[in-house]
Amino acid sequence: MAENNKLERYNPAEVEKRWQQQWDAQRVFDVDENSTKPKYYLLEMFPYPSGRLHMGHVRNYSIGDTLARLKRMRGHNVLHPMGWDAFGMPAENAAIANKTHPAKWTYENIDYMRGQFKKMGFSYDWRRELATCDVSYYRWEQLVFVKMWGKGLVYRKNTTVNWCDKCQTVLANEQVEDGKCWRCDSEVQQKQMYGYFFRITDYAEELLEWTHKLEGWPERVLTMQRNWIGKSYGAEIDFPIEGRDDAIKVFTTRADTLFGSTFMSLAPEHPMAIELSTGTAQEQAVKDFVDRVGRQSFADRADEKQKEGVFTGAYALNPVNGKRIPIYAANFVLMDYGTGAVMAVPTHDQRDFEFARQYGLELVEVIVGPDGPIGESNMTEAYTNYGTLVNSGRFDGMTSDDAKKAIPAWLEEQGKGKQTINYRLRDWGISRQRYWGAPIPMVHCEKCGLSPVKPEDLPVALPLDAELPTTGGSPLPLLDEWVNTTCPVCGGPAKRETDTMDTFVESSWYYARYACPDYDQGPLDPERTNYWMPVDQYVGGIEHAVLHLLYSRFYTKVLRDMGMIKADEPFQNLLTQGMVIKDGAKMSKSKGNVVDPDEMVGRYGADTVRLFSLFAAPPERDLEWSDQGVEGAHRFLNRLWRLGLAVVDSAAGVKAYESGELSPTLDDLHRKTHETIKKVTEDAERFQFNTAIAALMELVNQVSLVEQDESLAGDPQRAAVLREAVEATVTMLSPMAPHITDELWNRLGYDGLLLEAQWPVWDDQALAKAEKQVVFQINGKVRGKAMLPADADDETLKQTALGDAKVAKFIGEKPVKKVIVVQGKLVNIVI
RNA sequence: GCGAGAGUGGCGGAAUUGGUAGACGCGCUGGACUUAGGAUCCAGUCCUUCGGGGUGGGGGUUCGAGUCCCCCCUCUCGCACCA
Repeated sequence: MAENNKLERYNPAEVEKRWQQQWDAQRVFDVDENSTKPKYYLLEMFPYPSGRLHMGHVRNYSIGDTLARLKRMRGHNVLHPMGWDAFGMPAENAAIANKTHPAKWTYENIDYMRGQFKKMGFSYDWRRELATCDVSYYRWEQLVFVKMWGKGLVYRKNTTVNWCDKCQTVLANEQVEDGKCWRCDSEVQQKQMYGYFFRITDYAEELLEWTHKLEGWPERVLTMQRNWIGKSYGAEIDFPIEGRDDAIKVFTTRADTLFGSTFMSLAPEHPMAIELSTGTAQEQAVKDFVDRVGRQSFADRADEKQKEGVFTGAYALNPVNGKRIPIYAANFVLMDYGTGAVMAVPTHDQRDFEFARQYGLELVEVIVGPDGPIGESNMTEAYTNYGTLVNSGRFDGMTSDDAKKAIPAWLEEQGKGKQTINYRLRDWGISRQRYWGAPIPMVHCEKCGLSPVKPEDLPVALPLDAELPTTGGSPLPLLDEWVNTTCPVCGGPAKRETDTMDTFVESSWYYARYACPDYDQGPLDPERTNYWMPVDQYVGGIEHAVLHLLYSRFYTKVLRDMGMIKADEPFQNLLTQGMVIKDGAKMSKSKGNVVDPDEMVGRYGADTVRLFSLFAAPPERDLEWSDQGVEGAHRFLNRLWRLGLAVVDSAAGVKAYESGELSPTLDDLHRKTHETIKKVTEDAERFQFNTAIAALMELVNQVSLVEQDESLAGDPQRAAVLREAVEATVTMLSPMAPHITDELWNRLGYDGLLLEAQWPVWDDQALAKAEKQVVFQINGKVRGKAMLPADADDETLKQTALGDAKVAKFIGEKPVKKVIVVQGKLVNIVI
């Protein structure tokens, strides 16, 4: 339709601001538990308040917000909260660099980012906002810590830990990636230190079991967690040490090869390595070796392809045949796994084979495959397959499978070993030698030792008047006034623990606290928590597959076992969204390919940015940022705006189409409207926002054609059908682009907000077509098409196909062998 | 090495149970309107010798394969001396 009078231009800045104020004023995002609707808890991983949002955040939260709004429109009582993962290193670094305080820096960032969230139009219940650095939050974490101490779920030990020198702190195993610090990427070293540990290994079995029940999680994440937990079935076997009363315990998954064990290998950190060599000629050699290997970083040691070791001077006795075997310390044995000692079977383990060849150690073949014995001297590599036992005394002739049970059972009768299960998972080291974290509520007393702070004396508030040393360390040990306290047991002088907790502890339970952020009687208000938990849909990055997502699962189970929560698992369904990339690489300052959300929102408005980030790729996949693609999304909204206003104009006072005869063009649009409702509804349920948006674009394209069709000028149903189409479009687009749609909805004559409107329902009758296109194939290739009545029977379809001119041309003189008819779709003629 | 996932136009990506490959968008080409347009609207846009041929390569199942099966190649991610 010609634009005779100037239509008002789409001005996102003005429209978006106005509607954000409306939503705020009407408090439409507030929710409580008093609802008859089914509850739905939608949560996105909360951000670290780094300063400003990046595109990855925008994508994550746009996906989440679309789901939250959609679920609400579809009749759920939706909890959708936001908060801040506010403790952590960057605040300390920034504070030193800017000569400010981490608290000031953090809270200023929070204020700025909250503003950015509001400008995006995200539907958060801001009454529930929390920041983990608030005492009102971490005080409850300290209480849980003290209770965990009471239950033996926390302990302190002196052990080898991962140390990041740049961050000046210890890291958990999960926080070391490829031998490097997960935050700053610098090489991680091994260091002997005291630290607190959460006994996550107590829950290894349950954590593993539930990975088979979390049907709403991506298989990828579950597999990663299973591998991380690393359950393996095997045996623990005691090897007595020659000339001593004690024994060295080994773990093996191949007890069937026990008779072939001709030496033993210890991890360099194994306490026996030094002890056994003391006083022997090997003493100095072992010390040198342990010292040298021990100083190598994780990564360096893993890179070491060369098997290397040193004889300790001592011998062990193979418990099954009394064979005297030398004990070595070896660089490839991990103290972390099993018992730190390995029964070496060079014939059937490749590492042991290489080691044996290097040091001239004995080989005894005890497993024979279908091709018969290889012969020790012929072996060029270890035979690691299962087979039949030989040279194994009473077990000769047994299969590996049977022997793996029979040998440990036999050992157990004699008290020399047993079948066992080993996990790769280690306890979670939560001590951080940092300032900006929740203080660990423990006290050191010279008389009484280590005691937890009494619950009634909590919280142990982090002193905020600290000045950060420029060296990068924690100021806490220097704060005498804070450190000096009294012993909770004897009342005498004592010192506070100066380690703080890993920030992953805070993020391990924030989701539950959102149910009751104001509760002051304990960590969680049982009633509200159990109403909302578990989270129905969690949305976040894959990078937390074994960090946050494993810790949270553990912590939920701990809280459950303390009676604080009923849920077994925190997150029912998990959506892991892909990264935002530009020019083929993840956006980063160093690559110079960063797109700033503020700038984009300033230029195009939040609706455009949201729409593009949903349209450009399905959620789980990486999204390639494209400035031209953003333009495209913006064009679409402009188009919708113009058509919307045109319909507002021409269909004022007209109701959306309900019934009555329609001319063919209008009937097509009416049908398209209902097809689109069906498609968008189904796609959105499956999180396929990209195709949902594509469907809406198609509908808008068709509206545009009808709107311009002058032959319909006098059609009495024109306005009603156009209104129906535009209303459906606006309603269904509103979860993705909430501002422009509320504005158009309002101009279409509705007072309320789309968030509170009814999601459209498609009419199956409207979908029915009188005629359907049927495809004619010959040998599977399309040779013709025709419009036929939708209810035409198979025989009619067949005859029409055979009668088709093009089809006849292709058949020619050849005999028709077979005809396949698919109702209402195609006819395939085989010749 | 082990495990998981993915290979479709110039690009991002569609194709829900095997049934018209390339929806939608970007880009590009042409046109309309216009003083002008990087606004808007319309048309076209996989290749083609016009017979056909096309979803990383090769084989198979089927009336019919992007989709199912087997082999191979490439890429991404995770784990990586786990005894």
